[in-house]
Amino acid sequence: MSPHLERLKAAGYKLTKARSTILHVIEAAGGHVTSAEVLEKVAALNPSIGRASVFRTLDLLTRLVIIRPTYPGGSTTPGYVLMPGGHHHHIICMVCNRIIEFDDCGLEGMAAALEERLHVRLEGHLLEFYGRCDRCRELPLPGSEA
Amino acid sequence: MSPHLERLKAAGYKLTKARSTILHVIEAAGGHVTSAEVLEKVAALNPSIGRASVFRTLDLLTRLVIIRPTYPGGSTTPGYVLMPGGHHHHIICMVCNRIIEFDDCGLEGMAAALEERLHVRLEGHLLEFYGRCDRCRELPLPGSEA
DNA sequence: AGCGAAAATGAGACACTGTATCATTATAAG
DNA sequence: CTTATAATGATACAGTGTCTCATTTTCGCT
Repeated sequence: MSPHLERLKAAGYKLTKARSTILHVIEAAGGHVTSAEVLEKVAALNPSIGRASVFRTLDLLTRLVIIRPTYPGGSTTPGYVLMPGGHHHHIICMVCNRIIEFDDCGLEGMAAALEERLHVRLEGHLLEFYGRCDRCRELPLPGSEA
Repeated sequence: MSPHLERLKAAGYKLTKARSTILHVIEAAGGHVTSAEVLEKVAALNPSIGRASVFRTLDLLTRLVIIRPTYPGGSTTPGYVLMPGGHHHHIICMVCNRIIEFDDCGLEGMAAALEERLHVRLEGHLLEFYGRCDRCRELPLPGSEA
């Protein structure tokens, strides 16, 4: 069983067909999906799962910091990223919308310092850099020509 | 004139009534707004500005890394944060959805290292921590009781 | 195993956010 | 002032995400 499903159970939620299917779809996609992709692939795997459950589950996974919504491009449909261990880091190319993931380090120290200074309890973080990837770095920003 | 408007002009975009009104609304709100709030406040200031222009401008400001969409709560309407200097850092309380901003440091070094290692050009970043604020740290996550 | 309380589901109607089109207007350069 | 061109506003539209509620499923307990 996926460790994410175990976290669901540990948090007191029931393990259902819908939830395991949805989580499987996200994991099979490599951790980067849009809600539209999840809807489509879940329907392909099991047409009896309703839309409402998909959105409810995305909400639930977000609250548990198992996934987190992010915006590849402008104000369109959000994407979701898996946050293994509660954190994730990537670069979004603002020209071609490609996502480049990278491993990170130093933020655990920053998190601990913030917890102490601000008296908060932190469970995860998402770090996004915006820029232009190696293939697009010489091109103008999209919209500059518009 | 707001430095953000100057950046628009420097990037080759025209300075229009709609754009300056929308940017003014975001700045007056302290840098944290939802699209619904922008629509409402812009309509109050100048009813002749159409919805389409508001969304178009939010897209444009996002591409220029002047603002950046983020999700305070679950998968509902996105919020937008002003990114002064192209970067922003905050903590989102997952119980009460309060946003706690904090100043940051070390990431410029990480950005420079990534630019060299991955041959990318970075223009901004957003760092979000998820957790529970000082007022909510003893409470369960929302939905745990559901 | 089987029972039962309670959570979770699926169906479908609904509200709303965001998009596309296109004629009209405003910007800014010369 | 003139003119090319970007940007606008209105409207209709598409799609995402929400809500309700009867029905089903999970899972602790015996």
